[in-house]
Amino acid sequence: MTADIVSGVTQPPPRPRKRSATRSVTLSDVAAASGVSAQTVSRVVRDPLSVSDETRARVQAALTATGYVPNLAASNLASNRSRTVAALVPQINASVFADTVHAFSTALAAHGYQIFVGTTDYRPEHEEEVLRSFLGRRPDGLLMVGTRHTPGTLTLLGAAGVPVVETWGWSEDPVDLLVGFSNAAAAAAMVGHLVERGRRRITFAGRHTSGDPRAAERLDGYTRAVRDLLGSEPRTVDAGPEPVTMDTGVALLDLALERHPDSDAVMFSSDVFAAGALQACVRRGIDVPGTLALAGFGDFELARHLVPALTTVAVPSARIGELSAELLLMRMRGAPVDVPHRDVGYRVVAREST
Amino acid sequence: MTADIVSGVTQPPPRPRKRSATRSVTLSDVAAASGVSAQTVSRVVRDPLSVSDETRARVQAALTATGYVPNLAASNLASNRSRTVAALVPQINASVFADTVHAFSTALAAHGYQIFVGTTDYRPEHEEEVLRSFLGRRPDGLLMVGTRHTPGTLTLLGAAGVPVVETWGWSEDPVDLLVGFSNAAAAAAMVGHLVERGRRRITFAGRHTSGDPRAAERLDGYTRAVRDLLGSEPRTVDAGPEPVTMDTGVALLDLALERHPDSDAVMFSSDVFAAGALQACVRRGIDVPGTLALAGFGDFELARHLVPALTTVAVPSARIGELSAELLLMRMRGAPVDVPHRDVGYRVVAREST
DNA sequence: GACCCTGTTGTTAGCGCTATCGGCAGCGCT
DNA sequence: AGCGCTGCCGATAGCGCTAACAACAGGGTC
Repeated sequence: MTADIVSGVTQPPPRPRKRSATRSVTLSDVAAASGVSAQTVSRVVRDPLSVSDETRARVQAALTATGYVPNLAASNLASNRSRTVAALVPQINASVFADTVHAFSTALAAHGYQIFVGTTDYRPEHEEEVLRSFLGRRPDGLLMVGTRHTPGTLTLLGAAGVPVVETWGWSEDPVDLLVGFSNAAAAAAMVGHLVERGRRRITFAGRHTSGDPRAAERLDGYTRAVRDLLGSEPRTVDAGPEPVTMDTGVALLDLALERHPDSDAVMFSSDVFAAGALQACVRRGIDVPGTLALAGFGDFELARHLVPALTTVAVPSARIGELSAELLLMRMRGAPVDVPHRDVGYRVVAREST
Repeated sequence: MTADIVSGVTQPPPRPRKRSATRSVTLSDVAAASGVSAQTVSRVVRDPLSVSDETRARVQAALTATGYVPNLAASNLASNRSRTVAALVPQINASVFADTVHAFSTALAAHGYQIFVGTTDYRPEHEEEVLRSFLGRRPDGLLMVGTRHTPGTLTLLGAAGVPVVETWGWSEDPVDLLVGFSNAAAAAAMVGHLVERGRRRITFAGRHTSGDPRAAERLDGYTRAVRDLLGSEPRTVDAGPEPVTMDTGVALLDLALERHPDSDAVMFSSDVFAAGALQACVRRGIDVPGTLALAGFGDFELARHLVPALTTVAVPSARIGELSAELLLMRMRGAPVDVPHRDVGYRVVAREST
C-alpha cells in the first residue's frame, strides 16, 4: 500500500499475509506477560533451575495465568527430538501385548516420553505402512513385536536410524535391541511336559499360517520336540485367518477331534483358544484331563481361574515392556548398552488341565 | 539475502550457524533431485492430482529413490493441523475400551488420522495431566471415556477449542459430542431382570468408590431400581482401589457372601469380576444359579463361553468407537452435526447364570 | 487485440519453538 | 587493574513444511 522512503531507497510494501493463526497461547505471549524474552520462558518450561528464582516465579505465574500449553510440534522441529516412542503391536485388544505396552508406556512416561501405539492386525505388509506413517513423527525410539520383518521394513528402519527393540521372539540377527524369548523352545518345553504326563498323541492347534510368526515358531518347536521325544509325525490343525477368539478356539477343538480323533492332548498357540476349547469340553462332558489334556500359551489371568485350571506357558509380558523401556532409554541417551539382547525366558505352568 | 551494500549501509556479515541437522531426506532434497520446487513436491505428496502427469511421475520417482518420509512435526506447524486424534481411556488392557479404541482407530485411520492413546488408570486427576500432555500435540479431535471431568479438565478443553466426543456414559450437559448410554439405566434393567427371575436379595459388587464413575453410575441405577422394584435397601460391596481382575472378583464374592450371606443374586460392575466369581462358585460347588445367581456387565466374549454361561449387559463397544469417529470426522471437517448426542443403548443378555 | 479464464509452477513468509552464541554483571584471584 | 570464570538473560537464525499469493502459459470469448 504505502511505499515508505527508508534510507533513500524505496522499500517494497510489506503485504500483510494472513494465516489461520493458532488461537492458542504461545511462548511469546507468556514472555510479554512476564516481561522476559521467549527464550527465558522456554528455559523455565524445560529446565526451571537454569533461571533465577525471581524470574522463574514471575514466569511461572504468567504460565498458569495464561494457561500456556507448549506446542510440541514446534518443539520437535526446533530440537530435532520428539520425546515420542512408537510401539508396533499386532493387536491392542490382545491382552498379552496390552500388558507389554502398558508396562512399556508407564516406564517411559516417567521419563517424559509419549507413546504411539500402532496395530498391524497380524498383517506383515500392514506393518510397513504403519511404520512409515509413524516415522513421520520422528520417534526417538521404536518397539516392535516380532523379529521377522519384510525387506521394506528393514530398509525403513535402516534409513530412519532410530533405536529399535524387537520383542516377543528371538533372533540370531536382531536389528538392534532385543527383549524376548524363544517361542520354539517354549513350545518344545510344553511338549516335554505333556510327554512327562504320559501323553503320546499330541496335537498342535493354532493360527500359524496367517501372519502370526510367533505361532509359527511355536509350531516349529512343537514339531521338533514331537519328532525328538516321541519319534512321531506332527499332528496339527490351523485356524487360518480367523481372529484370536474363544470361538476360534472351539472351532480348533472340533477340527482337532475330527482330524486327529485319537489325540490325547491338544496344545494351543494361545490361552484364548485353549480357554474356549476347555469350556466347550466342560459343556460337552469331555473329561479334561482324563480323556483329553489341554494346554494354552500366555498364562492369562483367566487360565488359573478356569475349572479345571489351564496348564500353560507363562511369559513375562509386563517384564518385556519394562526391560524394553530400560534398554531403549539407555540407547536414546546415547549410553552404551552392555547386553543389548535379553532372554526373559518362559515357564511351563502345570495345572489341572493336563 | 546475501550481505551486500544496500542503500549505503553496511550489513553485518551473517555468521554461519551450525545445527545438528537431521540426517533425513527433506522436501528440498527431493525437489533438487527432480528439478522442481519444494512446493511442487509437497503437492505431489498431499494432492497428486493437482500436478501435471509428467511432473508427478518425475517427482514420484525421486520420492521413492530418495526414500523420503515426511516430517509431520513440520507439517503440523505449518498447516496448523495435526491429522492426529487423541483417545483418553481408563485402561488399554481393559478389553471393552480396547474394542472401542480399535474401532475408533480403524475408522479414523481410513481418513489419514493417527491416534494417540493415553490411559488414566482410573485416576481422574491423572486425566488432567495426560490431557495436558496430549494437547501439546494439538490434536484435531479428542475421544474421552466418561462424562464426568474435573474443573481443570474442562478448562483445558475449553481453552483448546478441540472437538471432543465423550463416550461410555450419558450426560445432560455434554462438553461437545456424546456417544454413549446410561449406565444407571443399564444397571436398573439388570435388576429388573433378576427380579423377574424371582430374586429378591440382590447384592451389587463393584469398584465404585475409587475413580470409576461408570461403576458408580451403575450403582446408582441399581440402588434406585432396588428401592423402586423391591422396596428394600441396597446391599453393596466395594473393591476399593483393587484392579479390575478376576482375583478381585473372587474377593468381591467372598465379601458379598460374608456381608450379605442371605443374597440370592450378585450383580457385578464388570464381566471380569463376575467371571472370577463364577469360576470360584463352580470350584466350591456353589450352585449357580440355584443357590446364587450371578450377573456381569459388558458382555465380553468370555461370558457366553463360561459354564454356566454368564448373564450380562451387552454394550456396543465397537459401535461406540465407530460412531464417535463418524461424528468427530464431521465436526473436524466443519460440517454441521445433526444429532450430536447419540444413545447407543444396552441390552440385558439373559444366560444360564441367572 | 483486450479480456478473462484455468491449470500449473514458483516465491515468499511464516508456523512456534530451541540451538547457539553474545553480552553483561558479579565474583575471586593474581 | 587485569584476567578468567560463572550465572543469567537476550538476540538471531533456523528446524521442514505449507498458506497465500504471484507468475505465466495456453486457450477461449467477444
